[in-house]
Amino acid sequence: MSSDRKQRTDGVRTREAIVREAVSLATVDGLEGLSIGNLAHALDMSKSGIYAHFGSKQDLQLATVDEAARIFHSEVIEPALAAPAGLDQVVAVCDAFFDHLGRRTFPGGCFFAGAVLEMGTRPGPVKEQIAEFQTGFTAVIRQFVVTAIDRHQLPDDVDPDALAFELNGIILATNAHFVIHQDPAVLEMAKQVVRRRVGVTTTTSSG
Amino acid sequence: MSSDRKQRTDGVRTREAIVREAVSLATVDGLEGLSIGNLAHALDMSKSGIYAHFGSKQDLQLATVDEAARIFHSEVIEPALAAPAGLDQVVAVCDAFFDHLGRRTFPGGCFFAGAVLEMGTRPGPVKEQIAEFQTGFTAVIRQFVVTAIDRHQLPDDVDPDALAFELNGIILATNAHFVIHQDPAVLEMAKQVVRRRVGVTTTTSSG
DNA sequence: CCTACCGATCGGTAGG
DNA sequence: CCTACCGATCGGTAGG
Repeated sequence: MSSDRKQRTDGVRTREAIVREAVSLATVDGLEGLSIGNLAHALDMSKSGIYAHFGSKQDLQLATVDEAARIFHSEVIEPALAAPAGLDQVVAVCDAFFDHLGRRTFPGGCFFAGAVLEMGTRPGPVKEQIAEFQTGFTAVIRQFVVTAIDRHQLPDDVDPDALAFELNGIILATNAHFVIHQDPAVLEMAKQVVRRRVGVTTTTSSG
Repeated sequence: MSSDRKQRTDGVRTREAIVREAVSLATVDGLEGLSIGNLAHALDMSKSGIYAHFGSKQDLQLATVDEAARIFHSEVIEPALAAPAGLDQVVAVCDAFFDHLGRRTFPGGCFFAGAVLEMGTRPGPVKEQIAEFQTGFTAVIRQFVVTAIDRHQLPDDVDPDALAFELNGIILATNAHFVIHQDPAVLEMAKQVVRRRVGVTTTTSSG
């Protein structure tokens, strides 16, 4: 009974360890470049140890994207939701993303920025999952903008889709610059660019 | 004599054909995922036919990045330089990029947007070449902005680095959206976002 | 530019 | 979770 639970728990832990390592490796080698052999070696186990938890590479990829989404949610979305509703959340979601980069959660920067470009030309369930995440993240930013307009913290004539698009652009430009130049200064610069863009004059608070 | 020149010309042509196909394949499979065997098959030749022109995969990657830069220059930078100096060039370089996407030059969208994220964690000459391109492109946009400020087409207090950064962000967000959603409508939307951002009220002219 | 080959690694399976 | 194995493909070389 307790041994049965212990086994289940260990199995779950191993699965979690696999999927976490897979997310990290995928930001370096890509979701296609991620190999079962490499992953097994990094975890000090055999390839069939991986196949005991995932039936195929695509299954592993789907679980990897799922885990990456979970991490993104807890490191970027949740901190933003903790801020006061309205313009504060617009700024907070960008700041949280920049902090996510700055703490070097993954060696290759934002998991999804890379995954979108890598899987865009590869139709299938993995691409669909990534596209859904992308749509969802843009929708979150857009909703923050809409609330800020409702509360008259942004002008009435602001186009929420356009501003969400621009903020997503600042996020992507920051990620690209950070990944290729390994330059933490861009994170502070990006925070100020966001503030100027939405008309906030407060100085940077974190990072 | 003429046969000697013909041979040299054919060799050059084959090399150009290889490198062009390599750029296209690399926007789908990445610069690492690009394989000599795949490339040879796409060109109906043998692997050793590739090795007759490039000593190693890294040599091929360097030539591929070089060719991608050449194509980018002719499709994005040159059209912008043809526009009147100042704010027109700021808008023109963005428009030219969106047209570059719209005409589907490569299946995977912008070569460099993908290459930056893929090679960012892989130190070496290929990464350096990509980083230099990235720096150069940002510098071009920045110079267009500086000229626009000099000519009082943009306010004096505009930060050229910040605006160039934002415009690069709009470009990256457009590429990501276009690649994952295959949605040409985003190109028109992006053109209008750029115009609003720099205070131009003219309607879109191309695309 | 070709054929033929090298050792290494790929995703995946059999059998335990 | 393991060892041992499958056919296919990888980057690269020998010899022509």
